[in-house]
Amino acid sequence: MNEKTTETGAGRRELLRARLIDIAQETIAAQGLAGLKARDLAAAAGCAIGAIYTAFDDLDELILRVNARTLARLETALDRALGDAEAEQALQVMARTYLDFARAEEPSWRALFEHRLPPGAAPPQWYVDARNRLFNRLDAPLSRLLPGTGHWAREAFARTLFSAVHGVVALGLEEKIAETPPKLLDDQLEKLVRIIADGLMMESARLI
Amino acid sequence: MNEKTTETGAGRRELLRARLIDIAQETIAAQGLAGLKARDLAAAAGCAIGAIYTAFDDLDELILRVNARTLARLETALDRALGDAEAEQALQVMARTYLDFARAEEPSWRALFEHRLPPGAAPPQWYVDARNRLFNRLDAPLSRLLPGTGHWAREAFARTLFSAVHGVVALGLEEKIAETPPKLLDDQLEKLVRIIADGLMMESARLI
DNA sequence: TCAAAAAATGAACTATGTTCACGACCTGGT
DNA sequence: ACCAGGTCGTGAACATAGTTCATTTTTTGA
Repeated sequence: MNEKTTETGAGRRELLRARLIDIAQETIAAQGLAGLKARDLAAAAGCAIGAIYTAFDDLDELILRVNARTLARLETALDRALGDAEAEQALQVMARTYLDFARAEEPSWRALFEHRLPPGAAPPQWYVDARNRLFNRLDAPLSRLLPGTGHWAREAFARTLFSAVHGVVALGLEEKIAETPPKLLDDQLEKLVRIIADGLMMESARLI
Repeated sequence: MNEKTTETGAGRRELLRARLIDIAQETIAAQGLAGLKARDLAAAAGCAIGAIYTAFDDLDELILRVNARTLARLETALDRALGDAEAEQALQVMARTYLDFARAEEPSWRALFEHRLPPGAAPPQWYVDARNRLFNRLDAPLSRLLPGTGHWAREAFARTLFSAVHGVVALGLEEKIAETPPKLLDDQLEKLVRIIADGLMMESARLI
């Protein structure tokens, strides 16, 4: 009984789904979102084009699955980095980890932001949840830096902070001509976060 | 001599170019980058599909022309806002103007960042220049805020600052589910810039 | 006035996501 | 063991893109 090679039954469909996500993930990691083609995907998975559409509604859903995995890896990287970090260094560590992740997995990371749903389509709940989990990672460190701040305000500012760091990383890695030199980008991000941390301290001091 | 309606000679080609850019600009402003289709464009311009390719190398070139105009409008908005602003408010004014512009011309503004050249292709020099002009707008205000900073450092930080503001605006207007409430986004951007300005003051104070 | 050069034309080509009629296959009941 | 019914996979065909190119039309310059 070689149930390993010739799986049958309800698991068959799930197996195809997993295989397609795996291949799509590799393709996006290697060639970016634009490198993902339905026909190539089918060929690599050894199935017909139409089979993709029995496993997924469309390529968008498949891309969201790949993006969810990328988000999960990013979360893991942030958690690991934050695990062994001083509280006052948490912001620096997070920003730097984000930059490192973007560099290490640039095409996959880019796919998170390049991908657009067709106009009017709402992303599925499971994807929204994955995104929110990422923002929530920033909440704990921020609460140690900003005690006495309400949940609402902290959550909003966590998002703002993430957005600012993301902007610096995104435009810094954009290579429309000459990408920002790595060392310069490192320094600029570190400087920005330091300045923000200083500004936050002043903000707190004013309230005392 | 109705040279107005039936222009002939060397200007004819230039006329078609201008018409196509105008129509593409309107299309992108109304329906975003994804709404720009070669066939619709030709129909609206009253020419054959092939004529587009006698006026431009490809649609990418046309899009870059439209984007250059958007950059120019953004520059104008920044200049006007900075014209009547106190030096110490320059950063706030710029950030707010950028947010207002993005809101007022969201599809056009989005096209600036959504558009991707085919891999390996370098953007033409005239487009690079247009982009750099934008960053240079931030240099003058920054030099008043950070006297004694070298040209290099100021230019680099201007870019970083722009990137941070852009990140907050870009992710704030992203409406993958529920766009950030306008008032909240206003406040968050104002808060971030205030914190950065405070942090910059501390930075300066340390050096004295 | 006309021949050569330039531009415009639009059908055709390529590439891509998606659908669908058909056939193969699995499942459960007998 | 076998069959009926449903599910799944197939790949040709469809829809929609950008782009090309042989042909036709227009413009130019002598």
